[in-house]
Amino acid sequence: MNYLISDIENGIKVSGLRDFCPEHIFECGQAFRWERTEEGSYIAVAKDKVAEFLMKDGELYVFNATKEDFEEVWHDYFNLDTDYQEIKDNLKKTLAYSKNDSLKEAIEFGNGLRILNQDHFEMIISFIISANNQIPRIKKSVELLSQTYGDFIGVYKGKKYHRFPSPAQLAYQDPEEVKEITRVGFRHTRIVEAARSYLEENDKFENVSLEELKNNLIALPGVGPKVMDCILLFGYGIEDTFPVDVWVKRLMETLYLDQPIPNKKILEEAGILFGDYKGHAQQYLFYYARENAIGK
DNA sequence: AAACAGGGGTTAA
DNA sequence: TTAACCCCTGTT
Repeated sequence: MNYLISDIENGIKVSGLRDFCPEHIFECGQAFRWERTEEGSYIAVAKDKVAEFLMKDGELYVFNATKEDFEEVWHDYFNLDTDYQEIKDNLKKTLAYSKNDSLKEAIEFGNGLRILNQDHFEMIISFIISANNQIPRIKKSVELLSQTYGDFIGVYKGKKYHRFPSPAQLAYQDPEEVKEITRVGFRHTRIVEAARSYLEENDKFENVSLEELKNNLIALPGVGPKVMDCILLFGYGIEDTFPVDVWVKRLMETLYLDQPIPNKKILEEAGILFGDYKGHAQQYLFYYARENAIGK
């Protein structure tokens, strides 16, 4: 995507962005290291950077960031080389799109939503924490984990920020201590063991075929089908995957199948309905269904 | 004020 | 297939 960066006080202004809405990007359930401010901007952490994002009059204001930060970190984080016009055009050709207006409405509702390109290890640990859990609590645990074990980044607006812990920073912690500090509950041994596996058997998780990656991810403690699909979609950029949580199950039953269906069958149906871009369809629909309490 | 219900994937039985 | 895992929030 072509855009123009100009300097402003304490940051930059990015002009010419298309399909970019911070609210939809952060609130849609794919990321945990962000907070909404009173002004409706979003402060987010990625790698060793903290920045504040505000969309105003079609331009993106990024505070606490330089042009170099944007080009080196945020461009990739937001997947700015991905053309969402093309993705939306492809979704319009699907069976689901012609079946009823739900996908059309979901895309309009979530317009400007982008699937992020987040760190592999951070996604593995974050989505293990997400199991049987809720977003505010997941965010709290991820924050405590970072504060306690991650490298200090700096202070922004009076708050201290830390990187997400590295595999080595997590792998040899006492699980009981992790539990006490981070409020992850019964997931404490899972995250420490997963960190150790990722560290000691790193070649199982990087530069391997998709088939092998899936086998190795699902073998990690705390990683089942849903968590694996989230890691693949939000970390590894696999668009052809379809995480089924309670909301997706409900919306599939309510909007497309008209009856209760086991999860395994939902995956088959999703392939038929949404084709190769099912990850994007899932994200638009999940956000739309959750914000509008569809199926509840 | 204290008790209780609701929410939510994976795992071991 | 089903119960247990844990913590936070909101309601009674």
